[in-house]
Amino acid sequence: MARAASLRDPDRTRGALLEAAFDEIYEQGFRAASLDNILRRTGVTKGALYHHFPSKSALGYAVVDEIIVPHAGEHWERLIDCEGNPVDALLELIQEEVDGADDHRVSCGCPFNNLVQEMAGLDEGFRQRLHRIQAQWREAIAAALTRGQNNGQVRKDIDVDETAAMLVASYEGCVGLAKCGQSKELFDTCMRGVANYVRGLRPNN
Amino acid sequence: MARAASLRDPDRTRGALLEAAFDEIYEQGFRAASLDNILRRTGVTKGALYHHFPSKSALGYAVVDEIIVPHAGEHWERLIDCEGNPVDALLELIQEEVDGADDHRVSCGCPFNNLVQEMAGLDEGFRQRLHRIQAQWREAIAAALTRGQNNGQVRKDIDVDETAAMLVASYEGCVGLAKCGQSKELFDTCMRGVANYVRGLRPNN
DNA sequence: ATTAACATACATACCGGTCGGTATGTACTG
DNA sequence: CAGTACATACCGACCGGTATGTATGTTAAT
Repeated sequence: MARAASLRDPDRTRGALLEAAFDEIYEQGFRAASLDNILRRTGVTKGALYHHFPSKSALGYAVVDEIIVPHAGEHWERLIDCEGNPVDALLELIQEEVDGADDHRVSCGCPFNNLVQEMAGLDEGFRQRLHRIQAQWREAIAAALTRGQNNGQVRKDIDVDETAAMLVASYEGCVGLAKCGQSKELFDTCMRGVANYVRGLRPNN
Repeated sequence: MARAASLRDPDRTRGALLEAAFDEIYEQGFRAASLDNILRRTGVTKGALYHHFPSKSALGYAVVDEIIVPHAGEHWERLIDCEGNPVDALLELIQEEVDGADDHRVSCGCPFNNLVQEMAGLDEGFRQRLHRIQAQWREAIAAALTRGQNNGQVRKDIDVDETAAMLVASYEGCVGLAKCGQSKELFDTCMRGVANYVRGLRPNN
């Protein structure tokens, strides 16, 4: 039961730390993220932080587990639940990403992908968590495509796993291009390319 | 004129610093790259380093200008010079990347893309240099595709800029997926997806 | 003999993490 | 109900280590 804020509210403190840590990591990367900055953002002290998390790594892992994973899950769960044409569902998802991308997003990129690029080669704890997210994305897309193939909504000559991997890669790549160009327009152009690729998954055509 | 090593060989010293800096930055990222490590790798002293480069940033910029740019240029220059079918040229380029990818590459990713992800949102000096590389890639591909359209080797209903952006994004994304999964197999699968996308650029079909 | 090319020692700042201590809430007990 | 005992939550100074960058001395080449 979530109580209102009292002088002592450990859940709230912990939650505030997670959110501030997410922001700091998003903007600075994990290794450059400063615990002092996170404390400054929250008004929490170092003692409190180390009461809730045994180390900086543990804080980072918790950010992945409790913020990034649930957020990523929202997307692929919708893709799984969707009962309509998976091509349409993918196009909708793409359109939402385009519409939802603001300057901050263009400048900072994808929180998930940022962590992958920075930490996957260096830290197994991060790598395994992030790999799981990525795999679930691919599996959700592949499953949707397979369903589409069985329903005659998707070309039967494509390899669904290959296509799913390609789609995830393209999306992350688009975010990267946009970050490099600091350009929403470039992001839109690139995402139009992805959308056309998705449209090409329809049969006959 | 490259002289043999004498006791004093500033060009050689400078070159060694650049190469070691590239390796260190490739493996650790720019901000986590340690000057002391670079000095250890080369046997050069701090005074010598700061004789050749006024700051860590300047060293990083020089790595981009003098190592990454020329290396990137090799690829797109070949794409421009190529007089055959641009689709075939792209497929060749893709195959070479697949063949040339070893464990170290899978683990560390693409040096260019790593820098983009880390620095593009934080440092204009890096961002502009990297954006220039990326733009030249896209321009080279777009030009090749336009030529292909005029020669009837490429579908006329595609937007070449959009497709070029999509291709660069997909490639960088593939490297990212592979890094996240620490899996050459995933890289190959993903790149097969890119190759099939490229094959889809051929007319009629 | 100048000056470029180094070497060495140091300055300064920030990092993650620790530690002794305090304040607050809770549960048991007489 | 009062009082004690304990656990949880939190505080903030401090530590060792490492980072970039600097100041100054020394050596080799033209």
